Amino acid sequence: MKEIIKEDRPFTRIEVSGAEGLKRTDGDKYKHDNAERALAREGSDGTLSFYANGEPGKNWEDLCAGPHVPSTGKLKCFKILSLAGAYWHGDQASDQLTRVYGTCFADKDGLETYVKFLEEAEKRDHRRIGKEMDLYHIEDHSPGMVFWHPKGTVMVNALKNYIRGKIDRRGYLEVITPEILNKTLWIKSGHADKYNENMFKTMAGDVEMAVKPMNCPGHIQIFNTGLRSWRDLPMRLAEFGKCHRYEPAGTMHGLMRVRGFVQDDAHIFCTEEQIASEVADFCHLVKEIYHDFGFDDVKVKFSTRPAKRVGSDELWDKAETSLEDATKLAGLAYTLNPGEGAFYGPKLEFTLKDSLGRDWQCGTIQVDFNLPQRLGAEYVGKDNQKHIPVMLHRAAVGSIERFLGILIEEFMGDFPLWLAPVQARILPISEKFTGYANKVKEQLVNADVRVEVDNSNEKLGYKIRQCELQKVPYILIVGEKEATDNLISVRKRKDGDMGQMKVEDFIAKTADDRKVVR
RNA sequence: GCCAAAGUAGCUCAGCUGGUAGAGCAGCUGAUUUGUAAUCAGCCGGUCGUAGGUUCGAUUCCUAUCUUUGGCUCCA
Repeated sequence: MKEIIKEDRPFTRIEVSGAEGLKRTDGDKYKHDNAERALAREGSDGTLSFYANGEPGKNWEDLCAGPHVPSTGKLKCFKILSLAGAYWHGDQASDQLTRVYGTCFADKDGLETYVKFLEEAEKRDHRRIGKEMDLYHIEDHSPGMVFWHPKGTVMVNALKNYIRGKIDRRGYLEVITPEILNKTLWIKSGHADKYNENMFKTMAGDVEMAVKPMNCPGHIQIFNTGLRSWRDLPMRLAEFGKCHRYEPAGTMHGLMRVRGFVQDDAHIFCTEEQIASEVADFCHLVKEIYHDFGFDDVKVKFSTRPAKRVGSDELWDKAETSLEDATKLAGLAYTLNPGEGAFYGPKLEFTLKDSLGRDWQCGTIQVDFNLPQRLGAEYVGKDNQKHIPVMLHRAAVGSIERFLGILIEEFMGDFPLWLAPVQARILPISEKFTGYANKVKEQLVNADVRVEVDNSNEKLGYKIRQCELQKVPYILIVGEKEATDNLISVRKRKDGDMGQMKVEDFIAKTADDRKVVR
């Protein structure tokens, strides 16, 4: 490549008729295929273009729509990034070729900036930070499933409690349902038919069971335990439900794509008239939650009926129409995603953009006229007749695992105080002050501050360095002066020394930032 | 699932063409008793992913398998 760049060869465009172009690509099945695709494409004028890398007929030429830079000399700043297999035109049934990934910039600065960006992304990698901060691990005994360590568990619980705070005041009722259910239920729901290869199976004696991939059938079972009236609707059953899905090997990625995960799930049983307002309310909830974490760039996709589905076309028409009406009520702009809906209903998908500009699909709401019917959900209406409720499946952050992965990368481990696994660490100047340090700790623990004491036989500078590397938000230093006057010296991460204060003052000062439910 | 690469101490990595392994950090012990981003010394630590095979001998070569990484496909 360097030689060709040095020669500064011009790129020359050659335009030929379709027939001649096809002839030129003879002998190369991929080029020939591409030429045929180009001719078949909408807007094709029946000609094909080729570019010669230098002199036509002498140097390398290739089928390409263009445009190109004028000559090879313009391409000085390039870098080969990686090597990977890729399917021909993204089709799994087709051949697989080796693709070389590279990038090219107009100047050296541009390339350097980009390479720095890649390094920055690597520093944020939640798998790396998760290990450094001792949050979780994944091991060979259970690929794609997370072992949450004590510090990670603190974060999981903080996130759950935050979400509880959000949904409690919106009338959701939290439930807990079994993780393993008899296969007969999955046959009735349609999962055994449409979703079979993605479910973990297990036996209870000689009875076939399946580990739940979704929480919906379980919630319908709760709904079905009583005779429901129209007055009970909308009934919003929420669950931090642990689901398992047998994802193909090779698709797993840290916390972002796993086989076992907890959804912030809920199912809203309602009447057709209530769909629009319930969907609209959920849309507000999603935006509010994302906003709390600083994600304000949210995109919405509207996914319609897939090929593999249950239910009649009439029900799908009704479901898609009512979801569309709901987006109007919510004033929601969306892009259409045809054929990508769930097998039981159309859905809205909420995608947020992180600080590196990457998109993450988290929230979803789905309108379902099918499962309640299949699993026999009913309520008595104002007309004293039995009706089948509509079910709205919804999750705001989606999977707790994935959302925490996103947050780890977004904050680079530097979490808001309420989410931080350790909120403060007490550093005694020397072993002489461990007694006082423990006394301070007790006071803080009683005030629900997550705090530890560093009793190691190290100098203060070393201990502070450890705190900074582990992103501990507050450092509380205690020595001679503090022990005598019953004080602590507070150092805030990033901000530095905040001076001495009473423990009670520290508790009061941080109370607001420590509040989980907001 | 597909293509490619990788798997060595808790972590990050080294180990030439086959002769059973090293470093830094972490951990432990001792000295030091420390005032806002690394005090010094010593010690411990590995079935070289797993299972077969070739060989007098395998971390090294071969086969299978599991897992991970980068992509592809998929993600109800």
